[in-house]
Amino acid sequence: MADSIQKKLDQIPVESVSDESLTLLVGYNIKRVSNVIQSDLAKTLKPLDLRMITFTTLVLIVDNPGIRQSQLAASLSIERPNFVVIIDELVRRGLVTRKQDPSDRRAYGLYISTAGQRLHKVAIRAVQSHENSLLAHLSAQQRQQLSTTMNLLRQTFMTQHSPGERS
Amino acid sequence: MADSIQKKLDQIPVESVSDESLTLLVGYNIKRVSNVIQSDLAKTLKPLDLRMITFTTLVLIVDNPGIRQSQLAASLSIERPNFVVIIDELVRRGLVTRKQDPSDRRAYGLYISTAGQRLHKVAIRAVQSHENSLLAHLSAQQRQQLSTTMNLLRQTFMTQHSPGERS
DNA sequence: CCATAATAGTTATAAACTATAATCATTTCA
DNA sequence: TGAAATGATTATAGTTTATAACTATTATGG
Repeated sequence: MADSIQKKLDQIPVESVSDESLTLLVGYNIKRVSNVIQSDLAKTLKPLDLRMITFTTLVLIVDNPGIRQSQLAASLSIERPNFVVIIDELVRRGLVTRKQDPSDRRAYGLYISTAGQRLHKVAIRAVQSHENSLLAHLSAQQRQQLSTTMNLLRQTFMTQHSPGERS
Repeated sequence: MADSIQKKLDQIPVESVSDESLTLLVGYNIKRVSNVIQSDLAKTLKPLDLRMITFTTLVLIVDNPGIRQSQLAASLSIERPNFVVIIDELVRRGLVTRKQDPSDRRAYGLYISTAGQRLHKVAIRAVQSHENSLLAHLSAQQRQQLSTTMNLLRQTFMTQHSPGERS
């Protein structure tokens, strides 16, 4: 019986790749799953001319009107310099406005525009329906577990290596 | 009582950013968690002069001696052209050897060297101990669930959007 | 009060990662 | 045998991420 299994394995010369060693690593699995999701999500957002970063930026501006660029950049774990061009784009497209803070003339508060609100609404719906189809193969319990575990991990990590989660 | 809570909230003007909307999105959570893990893993591998991609390449070559570049690239979801320089590096460092396949002179089989085996051993240990400390805050059951769910998602995705999981 | 440090936003730039087209040699197959 | 397909490569461009340095403004401690 173990023989027949070995026989089968031998019949597959190098055709199928054994990646069990990597499958055992949670970090690797999460990365692969994350990549697939991001790629899929990107396709969902593309018709709206949004990327992950512009989408999440819109969401946080809607939920935090008047927020400053640096706060937003920190929340999204993106370097401030790289975030400038993101905001530039959203402002240029009339989705977001920069208003100078009267109490601190260095800073700008970010606000959503009417067009931005419309796009936000559509995008949220698209992403949510995307998530549903993505997790269609999971039971309600599994989804709950996944969500809980991810949030727990994030909480744990955030308190440890707060800034600069990339590199 | 609700008053005192509101009072506290009011004392934090724009200091704390509300990102509940994003926290509700599993895709976003996974991405954030994945980013933290990759960044942390990178730090673990850096002393060995390995990156995630060179580490995973080493592992798969050890587990699949004689594997071809194109198979390996497909397994790791990296474009073949981008993979050439990875293998170049590993060969240059004496960790991996390319042997021409006698049955197909276009192809090379990839093999680990003695130095490669040594590094592989050390790296596997480092990554595993990294994973343990990473998941220290999860119960055994939670770890099991996490692993199971990730594998399930990966299985599901792979059969759907097999190639080109990025973009 | 003023010099110094710190902060918000920005510019410039480089490194790393990812994607695509095209080429060469070789193999497969009608 | 000729055309199509495959393995590896080169060249190249786009995207993302990181870092240093600058301007303007605000905060702080002597």
